[in-house]
Amino acid sequence: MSTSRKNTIDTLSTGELGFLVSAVRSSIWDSIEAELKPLDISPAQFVVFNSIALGKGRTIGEFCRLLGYDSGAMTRLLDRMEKKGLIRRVANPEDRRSYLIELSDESRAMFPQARRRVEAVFRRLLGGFSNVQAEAFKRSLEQVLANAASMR
Amino acid sequence: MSTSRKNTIDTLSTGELGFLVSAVRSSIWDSIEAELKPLDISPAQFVVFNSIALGKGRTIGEFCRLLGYDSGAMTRLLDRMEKKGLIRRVANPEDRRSYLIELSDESRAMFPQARRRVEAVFRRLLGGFSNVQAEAFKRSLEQVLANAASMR
DNA sequence: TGACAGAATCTGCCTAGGCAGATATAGTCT
DNA sequence: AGACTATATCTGCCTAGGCAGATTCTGTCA
Repeated sequence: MSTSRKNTIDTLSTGELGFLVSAVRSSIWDSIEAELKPLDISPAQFVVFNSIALGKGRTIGEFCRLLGYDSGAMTRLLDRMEKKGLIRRVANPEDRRSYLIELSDESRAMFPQARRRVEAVFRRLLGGFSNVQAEAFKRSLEQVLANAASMR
Repeated sequence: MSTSRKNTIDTLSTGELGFLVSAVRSSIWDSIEAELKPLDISPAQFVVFNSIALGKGRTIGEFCRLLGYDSGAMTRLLDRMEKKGLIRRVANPEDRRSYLIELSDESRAMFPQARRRVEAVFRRLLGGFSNVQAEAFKRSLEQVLANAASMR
């Protein structure tokens, strides 16, 4: 007993966890980018696109809060999407300071395809995971998030 | 049996995995940033600092490859560290195109403290993990990476 | 030696996001 | 209504990283 081999928590604590998580994040991002390239949609744009299409948020401020974006960044992200014709800003009758964000007819028609592509990417990224492993993975990620939140 | 509840793989595939991983990455980053603020070192700078101090890489190009950085970005990251006195560029006698990167005496003396702080952050982020859970978590991250690599 | 492909670093340019401040509108309280 | 605070969005400025091209040096091969 009592070998010199470090346990996994020690290993991950040297910075390996940060490295792994960063690498996973950019792998996910790159995979989605490649998959959506034919549709001319960036990963960031898809996240908003998805949110709008699913009715999760209607105004710019809501998307900022839901997606953890700065309001200036969101303004410009939507500018780019609007220029491409993916979305439009519509006056909000309930609050003249804000806009309601709507999909264009074309982008609404395109959404299912984009969505299927993204789901396919995640399924491939989760290849080899049993449902039990996926559940444990999800809980681990949530646990780290909760620990970080409690540090603040 | 056969309820309408989706399994975890389905849930994660809707984009939840990307969201979680991004959130975890920025939580880690923010925690390290806060912890190293008193030492005036950014998370990105620490990653290089750590690499140099542990002898993992000696030239700019090696750090680029090890850390997945663009060479222009690394040049400027090192510029900032050099301006702060953390590192210096020394002529490489074996290859006059490149520099050897060395820690200054002050930063070498400061390294253990920075390192301890970062390790403490990761230990807190992994609070509540058994070693077995940590091992499974690490393997899941590596599995996703491997899956992404095999898609290219 | 001379030509030349390849590598190491740096620089300029571009994109994207964060932050701070500006503007317009809402909501509240008197 | 008037004053005041809060909120929604936008704009300007800054930082940081990616990419492409320039420069300098290395290694190879004729």
